[in-house]
Amino acid sequence: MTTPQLTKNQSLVFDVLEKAEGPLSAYTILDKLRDHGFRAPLQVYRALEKLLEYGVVHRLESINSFVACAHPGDDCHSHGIVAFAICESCGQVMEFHDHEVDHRLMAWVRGQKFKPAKTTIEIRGLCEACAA
Amino acid sequence: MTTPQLTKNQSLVFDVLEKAEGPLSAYTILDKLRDHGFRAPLQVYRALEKLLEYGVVHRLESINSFVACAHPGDDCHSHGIVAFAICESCGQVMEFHDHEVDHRLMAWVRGQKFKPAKTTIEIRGLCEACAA
DNA sequence: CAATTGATGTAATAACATAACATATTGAAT
DNA sequence: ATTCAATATGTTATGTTATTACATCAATTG
Repeated sequence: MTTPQLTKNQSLVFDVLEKAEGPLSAYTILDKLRDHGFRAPLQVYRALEKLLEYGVVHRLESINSFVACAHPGDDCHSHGIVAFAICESCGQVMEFHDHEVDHRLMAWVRGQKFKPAKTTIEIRGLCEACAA
Repeated sequence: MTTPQLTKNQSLVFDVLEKAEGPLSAYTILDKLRDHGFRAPLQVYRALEKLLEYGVVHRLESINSFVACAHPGDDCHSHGIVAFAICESCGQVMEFHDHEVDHRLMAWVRGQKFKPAKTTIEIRGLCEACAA
């Protein structure tokens, strides 16, 4: 999918995520956008919904947060499954794509006649700096 | 880890999960246990915390729910990473263990000098029956 | 210009999770 | 058996995350 022109709210939310050091919760985004006229969670959630659809933002299910995709200009949907390593201390997130992992997971679900829609791989732990 | 004798509340919560067709939210469990004296969410969350620790229950991060481990009598912690296929229509959950997937994910994080603590792999989609 | 579509604004509420504090139970050491 | 510590439990309140419902606005198009 090619990313269409972002609307005002979508741009505001995306900019906040891009400038952030790590993932942010929807309510943290809301707070950062109060000066720009945001008043309600839905303004954030609606923008996020589109940004997720366009593949420029990821949702981290295990920490209820959102992060800008690490591949600027790229369409993340074309990379297959994305795995995330999330530092529980500093919040830093690393992205990873591995075709063999994709392949094995998809081979398994195919064997089960299961139709996959969305796959989440999230590894929580400590990054190099925080583990030291 | 060997599973110790469960306490009263832990047993009640575990029994509810075992008898359930699929994953349940903490509040659904609470409702099912009101007749047994449960009044507050914390009673459920505290029992779940222990059951997760013992490896007899899994938390499904992407749907904020909990499910009894599919390997009765077994200690799930010894199987390495568990992958789940979750049917978004009927709620049915399948468990899967694959050493190659583990290995590749762990090789990657090791290369990043990242210290993994807990890994989540969840595939949402439609099971065979629901996809038909 | 009406009609449709997509975006936005606002209030209320639902759903998920934890903090703080009190009490009770259990089990080991004396 | 009694004391002590550790664990489990009960209760209230609150914090956090997400959605429903409804109204309005703006751009596009027939």
